[in-house]
Amino acid sequence: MERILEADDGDEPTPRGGRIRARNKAHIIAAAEKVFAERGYDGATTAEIAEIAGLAKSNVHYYFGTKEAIYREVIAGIVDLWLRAFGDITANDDPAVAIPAYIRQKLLYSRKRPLASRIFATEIIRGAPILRPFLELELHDWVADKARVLERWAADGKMDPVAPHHFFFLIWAATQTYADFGTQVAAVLGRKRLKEEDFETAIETVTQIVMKGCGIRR
Amino acid sequence: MERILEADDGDEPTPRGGRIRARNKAHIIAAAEKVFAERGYDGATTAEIAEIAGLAKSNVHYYFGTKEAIYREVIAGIVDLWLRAFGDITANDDPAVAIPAYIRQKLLYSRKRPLASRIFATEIIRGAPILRPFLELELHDWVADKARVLERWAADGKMDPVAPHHFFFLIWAATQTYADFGTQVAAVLGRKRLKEEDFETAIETVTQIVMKGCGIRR
DNA sequence: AAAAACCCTGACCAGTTGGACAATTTTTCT
DNA sequence: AGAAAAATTGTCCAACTGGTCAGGGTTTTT
Repeated sequence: MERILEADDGDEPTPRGGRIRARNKAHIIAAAEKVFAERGYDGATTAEIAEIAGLAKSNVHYYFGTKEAIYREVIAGIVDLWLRAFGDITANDDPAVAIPAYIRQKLLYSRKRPLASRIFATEIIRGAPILRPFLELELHDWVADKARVLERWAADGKMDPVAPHHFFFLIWAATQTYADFGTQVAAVLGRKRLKEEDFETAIETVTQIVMKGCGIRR
Repeated sequence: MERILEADDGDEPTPRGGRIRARNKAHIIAAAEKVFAERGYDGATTAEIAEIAGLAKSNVHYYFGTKEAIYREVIAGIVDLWLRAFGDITANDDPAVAIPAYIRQKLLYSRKRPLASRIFATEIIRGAPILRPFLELELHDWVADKARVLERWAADGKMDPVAPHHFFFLIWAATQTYADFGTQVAAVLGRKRLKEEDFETAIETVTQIVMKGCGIRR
């Protein structure tokens, strides 16, 4: 993973230490996440990132050589989160427990980290120039693995047979939409911002439809 | 609708005629759709739009004063399509017919007009600077109306009671994902591009889960 | 045919952006 | 303390971008 996404290590021959370094890099990444999410890759400027991070623009370039390097690190962080944030799903699990848990986690992630979700979305809409390897390797294999789990569950009569890949596409879409399309969801609901209860209703509705729709007895 | 989205008519005091004008504007819009979808609003350049349209950059500015004017017209076209492309849903319809038809139309739209879908998506992720009025007025009312239809169906025992807004969020998300996240879907399926059959499977899966999940007897 | 309306483009420009760099200050290490 | 390493910043710049404009060409109308 790291090998694929991390900016070429050549950038940083000796991993310099330093409290300051860690703190500033973190500020820059946090600021960049905000700016990239709001303005997109091309719309983001290093000047704005610097300003939000509370640093001079030149200082940002001291830590990250290029704008793309910042972007790559933001993306790497998002992928990292993605890979570790969601509990695993195995054939031994009971789908009546594992699937609702997965949906809930995904939706709470949309609530807690909407910026990350949006950056992920725009990256893929752009044609995934940076994320392509991740999609074709890690994610592809992850889904292939889970597909086997779903088939097992279906064979054991624990759920209906469902095209497993598309099952995940539906869950991802239905949960991420609350981050990526938060503006639209809020406007349609007649709210300024989404509330806690909106997410609760979302969790209930998505869970209900998916569970019953796949014949998983709760 | 037009009133809200169309670029201010002041741009074009006398709607000039001309075969050439119509043809060139169409070329520009088509080119712009491609460029905006691939590069986002900020990433798009009028130079690239001109090149793809086969015109000189200055000529593009002759027809559209500003880049934003081009963008607005692209967006207006998308909204227009959105409003007229999908058959209506009324309380008199049978959900067993109307819902699958709606899902199918939405998914075929993702297949036929992925660029439009992606521009719509990035516009909303950006915070919908242009589309906000549409979301808060037309779309809000449209959903409010359909919410009443779903409640009617539920009262008549034709389907389970489901939070109607979230029902639509799920369908929109699950269908648009095949356009917006086409790259991801293809990568996970191990394909280069999505095939006809992928869309067929998607239609089946989404329809199956939604219908059964909402207790609509087919 | 000639005027009027419309179409086209090269040259140009002012503003912005990512990034380089040398000089200086601050922190860390010995 | 003093040297070495790391951090910081103002200044500068080349490349690019959206947009203007004057002049010339083409089509349509009368």
